Amino acid sequence: MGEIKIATFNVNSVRSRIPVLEKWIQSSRVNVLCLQETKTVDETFPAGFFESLGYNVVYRGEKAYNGVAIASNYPIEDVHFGFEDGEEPLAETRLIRATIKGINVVNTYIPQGKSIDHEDYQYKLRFFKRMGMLFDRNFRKEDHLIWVGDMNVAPTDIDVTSPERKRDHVCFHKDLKVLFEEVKGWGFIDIFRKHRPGEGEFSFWDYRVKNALERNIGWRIDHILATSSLGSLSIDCYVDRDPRSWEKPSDHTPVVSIFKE
DNA sequence: ATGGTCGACTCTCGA
Repeated sequence: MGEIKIATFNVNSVRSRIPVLEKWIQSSRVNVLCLQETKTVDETFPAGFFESLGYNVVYRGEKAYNGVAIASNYPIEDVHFGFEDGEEPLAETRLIRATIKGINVVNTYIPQGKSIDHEDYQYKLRFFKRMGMLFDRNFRKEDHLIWVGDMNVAPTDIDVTSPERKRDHVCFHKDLKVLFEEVKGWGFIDIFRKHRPGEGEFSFWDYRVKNALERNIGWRIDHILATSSLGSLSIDCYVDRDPRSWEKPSDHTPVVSIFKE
């Protein structure tokens, strides 16, 4: 029985993460790897590195900030960048989608928002609303569709450490969480929670928090969501903490999902 | 547990 492994990983600079990526891609044998915060323009994106490991790769980035990519050892078809909705900014370095083995893969790096009174937070809320419209325009609820990425939202109290202290945080504010649930309500299942309902499961540990990983002070803000037809084929979904114990880790770690083919 | 680090690129910003 064939399986397909799809992962999301905020690498915090793809070029500085090449040693971690090499080790992780070879040990995980991931089939579809969605990256965020590649932090490089396309001219200096290390496409040859992925190709040398037998992966195709599509990407769109900018200098120092943002940037998304999809790598796969299967053909990558029908690639789109940004919202294509005529609204500025088009967010081409935060949103990339493609079709791989008949699965529609949407990879997003959603704005963090800075603070709830900052204009970037309004952009973040607008980003989620535009995601809902993108799904309406391009997909049907019956499609095999997977939406992954760093979404900069921790959906519930068990997705953060000390939720009471985070009520006004841009990744945990009520308005944002309600909106996220609304967009998910288009037809998505949280694949991670389907398989791991318990607390203490995080994908991001702040570099600034001393021994955050050891003390498990983190956030679950990297998500794997799928439509029910694809979601019913999921076998497992988990956070792989290994890359956080390696040299030069990202502040995020891969979230991995496995589906029956 | 966003004072306390890391990455890219300047000498500061974003997360």
